[in-house]
Amino acid sequence: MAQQEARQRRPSIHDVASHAGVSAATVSKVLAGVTTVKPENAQRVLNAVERLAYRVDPLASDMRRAKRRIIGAIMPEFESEFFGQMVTELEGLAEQRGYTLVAASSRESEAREKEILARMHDWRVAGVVLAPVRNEHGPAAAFMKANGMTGVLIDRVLSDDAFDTVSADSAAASAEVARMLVGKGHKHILIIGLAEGAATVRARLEGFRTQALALDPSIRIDVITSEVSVEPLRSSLRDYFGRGERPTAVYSLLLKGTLVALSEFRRRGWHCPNDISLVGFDDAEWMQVTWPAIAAVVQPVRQIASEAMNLLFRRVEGAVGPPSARLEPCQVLERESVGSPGNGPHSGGGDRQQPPLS
Amino acid sequence: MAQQEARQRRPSIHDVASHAGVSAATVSKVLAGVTTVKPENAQRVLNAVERLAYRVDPLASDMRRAKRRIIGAIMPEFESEFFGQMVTELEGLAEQRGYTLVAASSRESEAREKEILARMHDWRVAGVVLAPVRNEHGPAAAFMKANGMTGVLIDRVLSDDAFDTVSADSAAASAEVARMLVGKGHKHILIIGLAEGAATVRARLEGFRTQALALDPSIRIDVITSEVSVEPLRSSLRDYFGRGERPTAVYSLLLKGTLVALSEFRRRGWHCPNDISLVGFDDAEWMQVTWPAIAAVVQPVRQIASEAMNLLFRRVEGAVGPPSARLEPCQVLERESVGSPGNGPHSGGGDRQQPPLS
DNA sequence: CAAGAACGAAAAATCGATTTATCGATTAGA
DNA sequence: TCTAATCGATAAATCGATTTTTCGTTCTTG
Repeated sequence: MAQQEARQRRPSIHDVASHAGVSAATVSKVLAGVTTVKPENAQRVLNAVERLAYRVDPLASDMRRAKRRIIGAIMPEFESEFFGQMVTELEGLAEQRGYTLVAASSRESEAREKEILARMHDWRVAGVVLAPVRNEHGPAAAFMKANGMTGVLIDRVLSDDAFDTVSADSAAASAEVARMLVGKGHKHILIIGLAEGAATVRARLEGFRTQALALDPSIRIDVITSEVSVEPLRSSLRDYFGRGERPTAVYSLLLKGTLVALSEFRRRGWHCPNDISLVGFDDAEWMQVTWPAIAAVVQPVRQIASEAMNLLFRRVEGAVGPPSARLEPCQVLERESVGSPGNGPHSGGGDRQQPPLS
Repeated sequence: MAQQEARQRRPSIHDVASHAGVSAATVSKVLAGVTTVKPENAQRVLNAVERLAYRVDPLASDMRRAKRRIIGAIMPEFESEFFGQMVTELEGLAEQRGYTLVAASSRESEAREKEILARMHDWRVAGVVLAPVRNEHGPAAAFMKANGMTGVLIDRVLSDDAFDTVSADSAAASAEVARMLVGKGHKHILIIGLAEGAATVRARLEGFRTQALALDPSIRIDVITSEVSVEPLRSSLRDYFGRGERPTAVYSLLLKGTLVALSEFRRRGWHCPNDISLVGFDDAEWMQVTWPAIAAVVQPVRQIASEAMNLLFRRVEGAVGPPSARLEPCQVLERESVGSPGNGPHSGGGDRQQPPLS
């Protein structure tokens, strides 16, 4: 009976101590690598650890520290490749340093974002990687500030007066997209986006506009945005085309917009790039297998994750000084969805007529 | 100075106790909803909690329980829509019950899977939702068994002698795909898949084969699988078509296979459904905006997640009895990528010729 | 050779809660 | 009126580690 219980209960540090014939404090020191332990005793501890298959309980171990070896990660969603990769990267990086990553999805809600943050504060996490729903001025960042939490803001941020920030260099990437499209002769371009309140989306917009106008002041740039959800954007786009607007290229500032644009093209029977060109911010695996392959801006997920974790741990270890605002360079992939305007007839003839062998 | 420290340090249960003029035990009882506390004292505790903005430290709170209010979730990856949604659902479900979900990615490695599990065991999680890399017979499930952990296996599993399992009804869905394809007159069908060792992939294969042969014994079914990674599958497929094989439809048993098939079609200039039909297991958002839209089997993510959590918490609360093996029904979406064989010419004419307005 | 420094390890305090044992006061019963 | 039962609350033990304090020994050193 007692045997069974003993088999169920995991060995504690005291079990190791008594097996090794030393005190719990000594065991703790050996495991922590403190050198003031006699080699002989250290060996006995190690043997006991081995024999009992003892492992430190991270929960109990964290009890006595102010900063626990837990890192919180808050993403707007888990469903997209971008944030999925981001969590994977962050998890690996935290693990490397002996920390546990607790990831949570704010589901695109600022209210939920703040609740999650409060819960992470309850856990007394050592630090937080926050990808805010909107931008760095939301209630979540305010909460972190008010409670003296250490953290890094990523993705939908530009800079902050309290936290380090890391994001893709949206403006530079958008300028490159502008060079690409203007270079191919486009003179009427539509930009679609969501949540213009997000600083990064605005940066993407301005980065494009500035570069495009610099290259060709006569260029016409239309902008359609929707503040909240995808559906208004969809109907705005439908209306826009419905009243006869015919831009020769569309630049979507985010993935959902790319999907909306594609489905609208479908509805109208338009093909890329003959009828219209398309470039989207954010790449996805499927974009290179569809026909045509969709041109996209690739965000440097690994660099963002790694830089964010570096900055975070620097702060966790007590670094002071003004917050830094990092921008990581993107890569623009020019694929088949981009062509020159008027290259193909606006009606008739499928994309089939181009040699597809790649 | 002391003031500042006090402002930094979060209030503990003792701070609340002294503010309310009662003992810590009483505070604990009030917060736990024990009724043997005088209403007057309960009110004073509640007031103190309010004034100090006190919140229970979940870490300390969990110290004294054998099963902590933490649920572990292990997924093969976070990058796909399926597992992204799964984690989101599981997180919400755990949260509803006052538990914290700690998710980890095994990155399609059984070794890593076991390591993660060992770490979760260190945390003494109350339960684990494991989506194994291969199947229910891997080292991870064995570890759980050996250490008496409670858990539920999902997705790439059929049934187990120790744990409850929940997965999509792959066989039934595949049979429905078979009915669809055979019903449209296909007599030569190629099935592509990965990791045939995974029980579910085999179930998908057999579910399809059985139904297809029952409907038309003369049907020809070719199968191409690759044990490990995607690349061998890609080259096998290339060889297969290269030596002149011309099935009229392809059924991919998993998402990665669908992508491989599409890119191979691209390379050869084939269009769906005129040149070849395509159906894939696993749906994705992009599949309805591409041209053609890709027919797919939709897995019931929410039902799987919810059923898994129900079963898990039943076990956490001590339920005994033989493990159950649940299969949740899928939905088959017939989209444009599926047509009748010979419907369009095998060479010439794009999919453009079909009215796309949907 | 005695006082002090250095060393190694054990004892005890600590982290922040929960739970059990204990205790005093009030009420009930004989 | 005295003992027993009940009620409410406190003190103390507990969870499993870490860290500080204390305490013998041994080694220096004047």
